[in-house]
Amino acid sequence: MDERQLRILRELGELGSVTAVAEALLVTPSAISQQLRLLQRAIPVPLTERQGRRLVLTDAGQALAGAAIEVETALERARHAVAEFVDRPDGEVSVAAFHSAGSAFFPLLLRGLAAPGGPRLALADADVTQDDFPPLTREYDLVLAHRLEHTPGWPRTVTATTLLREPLDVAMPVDHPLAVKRRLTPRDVADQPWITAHDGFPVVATIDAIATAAGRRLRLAHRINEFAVVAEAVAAGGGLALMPRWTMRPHPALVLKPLSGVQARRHIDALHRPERTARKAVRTVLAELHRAAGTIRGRG
Amino acid sequence: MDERQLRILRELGELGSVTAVAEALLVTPSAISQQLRLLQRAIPVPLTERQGRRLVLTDAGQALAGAAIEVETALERARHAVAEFVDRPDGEVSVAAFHSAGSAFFPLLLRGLAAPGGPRLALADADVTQDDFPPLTREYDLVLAHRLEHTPGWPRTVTATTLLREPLDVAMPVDHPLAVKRRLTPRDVADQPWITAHDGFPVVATIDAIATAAGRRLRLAHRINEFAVVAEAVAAGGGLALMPRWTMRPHPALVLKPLSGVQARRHIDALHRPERTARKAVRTVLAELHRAAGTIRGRG
DNA sequence: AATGATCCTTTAGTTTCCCTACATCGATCC
DNA sequence: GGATCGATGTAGGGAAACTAAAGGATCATT
Repeated sequence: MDERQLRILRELGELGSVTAVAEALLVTPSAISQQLRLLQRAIPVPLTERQGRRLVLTDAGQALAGAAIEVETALERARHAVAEFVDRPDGEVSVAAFHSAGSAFFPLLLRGLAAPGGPRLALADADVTQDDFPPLTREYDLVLAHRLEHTPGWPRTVTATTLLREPLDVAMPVDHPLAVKRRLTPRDVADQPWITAHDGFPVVATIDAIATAAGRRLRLAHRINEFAVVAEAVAAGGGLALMPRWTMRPHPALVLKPLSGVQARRHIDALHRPERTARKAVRTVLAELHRAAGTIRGRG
Repeated sequence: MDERQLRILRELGELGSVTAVAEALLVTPSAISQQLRLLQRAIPVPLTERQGRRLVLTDAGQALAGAAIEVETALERARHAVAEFVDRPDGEVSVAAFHSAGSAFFPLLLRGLAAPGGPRLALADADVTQDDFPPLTREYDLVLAHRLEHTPGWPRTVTATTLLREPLDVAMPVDHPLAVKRRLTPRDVADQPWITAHDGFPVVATIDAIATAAGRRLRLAHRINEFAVVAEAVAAGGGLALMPRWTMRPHPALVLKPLSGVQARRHIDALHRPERTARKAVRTVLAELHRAAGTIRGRG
């Protein structure tokens, strides 16, 4: 007893003849007849009987045909199950972000998508080296990653859209001698001790660029990833540091000065596997991320 | 997307690896892999993904696997649908009977099966020639038919069980000259005018037997099928008639006298197609018919 | 009563589909 | 870094379902 045989039985009940079923299912009457015989072989009581030259269902056949409707209904529901899953506007969407993006984007996402009926957010922080951002798309629907402008970009396996192109400024205590200048050159800052991230993290490459532009090696005094910690270290006189202009909450004891002559700008990208945007809920969150990026850029 | 593929997807969700599914379904992992690929071909979003060297369901795959459970449930219900139909004790059972059997058996059936939860009766009268009883089993679950003892019996296509072997007596007015005798011989009645059924109806053959035993032709004055009408005709002096001893309500103006020397006995049989007794409700009614036959015999 | 049309079934042959066997590739373990 | 485990691809064989053609039964028509 399989789905096709039940389908045939049901159609026979509704259409009333083998020939009509055959036409409806686009096969020969012979095929219908054979399938009915196979179905009957599995059932100890007659499902069909001759009525003149037509074949009709017995009471037992009608009982089984009724059950066949449930089977077809369930199959139809299964066929639409994926589409429903895909089209749900209120599905759960997981978003991972490195720390500073999280602190800037997460509040805007939470407020922008607080309305009921919208996507339910599952937020997570994930501060990893640049190479480890793409694999995160296995676990999260959307991954906020950063990379420096003019770097190779992301592997083909993930789709990336740029949310923000954010300048990196030089952070220093408000009473630092360089704080009086409006802009800084690589030469201005080459003598200073630096606080930078661990190797493999995106911002490090800019430090190298400054060294190249100034023609000398920089002194890397401290290696701190977390910008909030970096800010405290800078405020305490531990050295200069590159800090994002928009995504960090301004520290009262620090000033940010733009840097000339070096590409000091990072991209904040949303990474995801291509198929993830098949879900409406994911697309909604992605759109909200772009809106949030506009807000962040505008208030900078 | 068919039942087997959905089954495989569901098992993959529960067992967590292609190999485990293959072992559970008693096929090779290659077969599972191929079926999953076929299923995936019909769905625009990934249903599975690699996790290390295992294969697991994506969220979309889990959504579809959930729908697969409904499909399997419906199929299982379908597999039991016929059995449930067959085992229902309260199904409708149709019973057809010739007139005198109906008047004797129907009241006993209705009283014996009045309890709720038992079979629902659909009774019908059907007075047909002997040859037309078997075809009635197409339309009715049980058919009460009659035939004379020592006649060929019913065709192989129907199952027959004898309910009653009922003597046929000679009916006459209470003031008839023959009414003084305890028993009658063929010779006693051969001179009398007779009231008999139309040709083709069972009782007619006994009339022939009487004629043969007496060595002369009988005078068939009237041809009346319905025993109630026959009784009135006999009471009015229209002639003698053969009448069943038990299944007719006694007429106040008639007496019944047994006949010697001739097999004057009819069988009241329950006919049905063999498969009909697969239904519990039909078996219940058949048993009740036998019980009713005992009652009728006992009060005779 | 005969003829033709309709409907179902049977048989034989072909096509399609699914599975096994075997090889390969990638991931994990020691 | 070899060994093992798990999944997948390919080729081939066998089962299952279909088509085509013929035959039998029923019904309508003349």
